[in-house]
Amino acid sequence: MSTPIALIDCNNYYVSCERAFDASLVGVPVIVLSNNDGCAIARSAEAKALGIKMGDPIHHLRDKVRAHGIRVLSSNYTLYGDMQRRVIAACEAFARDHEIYSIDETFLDLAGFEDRDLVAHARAMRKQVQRWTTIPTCVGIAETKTLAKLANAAAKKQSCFDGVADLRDEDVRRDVMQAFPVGDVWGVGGATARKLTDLGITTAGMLCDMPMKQARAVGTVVLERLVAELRNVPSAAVEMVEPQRKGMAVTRSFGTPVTTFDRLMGALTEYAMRAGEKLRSHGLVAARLTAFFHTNRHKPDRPQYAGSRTVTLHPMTNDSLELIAAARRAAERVWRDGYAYTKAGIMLDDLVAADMRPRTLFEDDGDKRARLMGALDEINGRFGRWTAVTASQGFKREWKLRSEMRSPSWTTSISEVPTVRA
DNA sequence: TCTGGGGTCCTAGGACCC
DNA sequence: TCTGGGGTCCTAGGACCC
Repeated sequence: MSTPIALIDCNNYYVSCERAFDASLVGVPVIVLSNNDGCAIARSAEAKALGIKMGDPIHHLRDKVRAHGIRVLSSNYTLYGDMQRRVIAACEAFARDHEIYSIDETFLDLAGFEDRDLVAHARAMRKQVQRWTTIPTCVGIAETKTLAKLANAAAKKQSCFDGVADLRDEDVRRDVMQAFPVGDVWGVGGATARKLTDLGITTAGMLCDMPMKQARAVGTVVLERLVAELRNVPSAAVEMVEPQRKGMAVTRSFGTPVTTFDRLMGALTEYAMRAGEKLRSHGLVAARLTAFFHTNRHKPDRPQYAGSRTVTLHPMTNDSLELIAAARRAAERVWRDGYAYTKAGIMLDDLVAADMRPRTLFEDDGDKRARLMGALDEINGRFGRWTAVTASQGFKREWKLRSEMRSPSWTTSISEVPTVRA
C-alpha cells in the first residue's frame, strides 16, 4: 500500500486573504482583479452565485457590479504570498513533508500518519489553519496526486464531505469518479475533453477504465500517466526538494499603449531589473534572454505586430545591467515604428546555479558587479522596490500597470499595518 | 476606453553530422 | 517506380496548470 497524500486547497484564496483584514468584505460578493485590473481572477462564493466566471473581463461586469454592490479589488500579491507562509506553517505539524503546488494549494506527504483516522487528522489541520489565518480550506486525501486533486474538488463541491474527502477506499473512489465530469479532472483541458467526449468518455470513472494504449494515442504519455493515477498507481511523488527551475519570465501589459522605442526600453529595463532580482534571489544565472512586445491581440482590426528576439548571454549572468543591455540588443533588432504596443516582457532560459556556471577564459573579475547588485537588492528590499533604479529606467513609468483598488500591505509594510483601537 | 502573469511538459520538424 | 539511416540538438508550438 502506498503512502497517503493530502492536498490542502484554500477556498477563494485571494478573497479570503482580503477578508482576513477587512471584515466589511465578509458575506458580500467580492472579486479580485488580475494585474492591470483587467479581469476577475478570484471570486467569493456570493460572486460565483451571481454567475461571474473566472477570467471575466471587468468591463463586461460593470452592470452586475453596480446592480449587486459587488466589491472589486486589485490584486495584492505581497499580501497573498505572506499569508501563504502562514497557512503552510499551520500545516507543518500535520505532515511529514510538503510540496507547494501553487499559491493556494499544497500537497502533504502523510507517511507516518497512516495509523490515524486521517479524516479527523485533516479536520484538525483545517481548524488550525482557520485559527491562525482565518482562511477556509478543503482537503482531499488519496494515494496519488491526481486522486488527491479529485478528492479535493469533491470535498469542495459536495457538502456531504464537510470539507474533507478521503478516496483511499475503492468503492468510495468509484462512486465519486462516476459522478465527476471528465473535463474537471486535473490535466484534462478543453482540447482533450473534446476528444474524450467524442469517444463517449464523459466521466472520470470512464476515463479510469479507458485502455492505456488508447489513452496514449489520444493524449500521449501525459494522458497515459493520468489514467494510471486514476487507477491508484502513482506516477508522480510529492517532491521534497524544489526541482531546478528551467526558465523565468517578467511580463506585463501596459497601463497605456507604448508607441516609442524609448518608452518600450523604459519598461524592458524595469522588467530586466526585476528578472535580475529574481535570478539572484534563487542563486541562478541565465544563458539566454528573450525580449518580446506586441500589439493588442484582442483588436484584430487594428494594425498588428509582434516582435520577439532571443540573445545568448555569455558569460551566463544574473547581472541586471547585463540583462538590460541584452534586452536592448534584442529589442532593437525587431523594433518597428508605427504600432501601439500593449504588452512586453523578458524571458530567461537555460538557468543554472550561479556557482555551477561555466567560466569563460577571459572573464574579468565580476566581484565589483556582484557587490553592486547585492547593494541594489538590499536597498530595494529595505526601502521598497524601485527606490534605486538605473538612469535608463527613468522615473516616469507611464507604462506602468493599473492597480487602482489595491488593499494595503497589511502584513508586510510597517507603514500599512492595521490600527486597532480598544 | 477596457481582456493577467506566470510556469511545466511533450511533440514535431528542421538543421546538421557521420 | 525508386531518392540511406541513424543520431543529436534546437526551436516552435500545443496543451495544460493556477
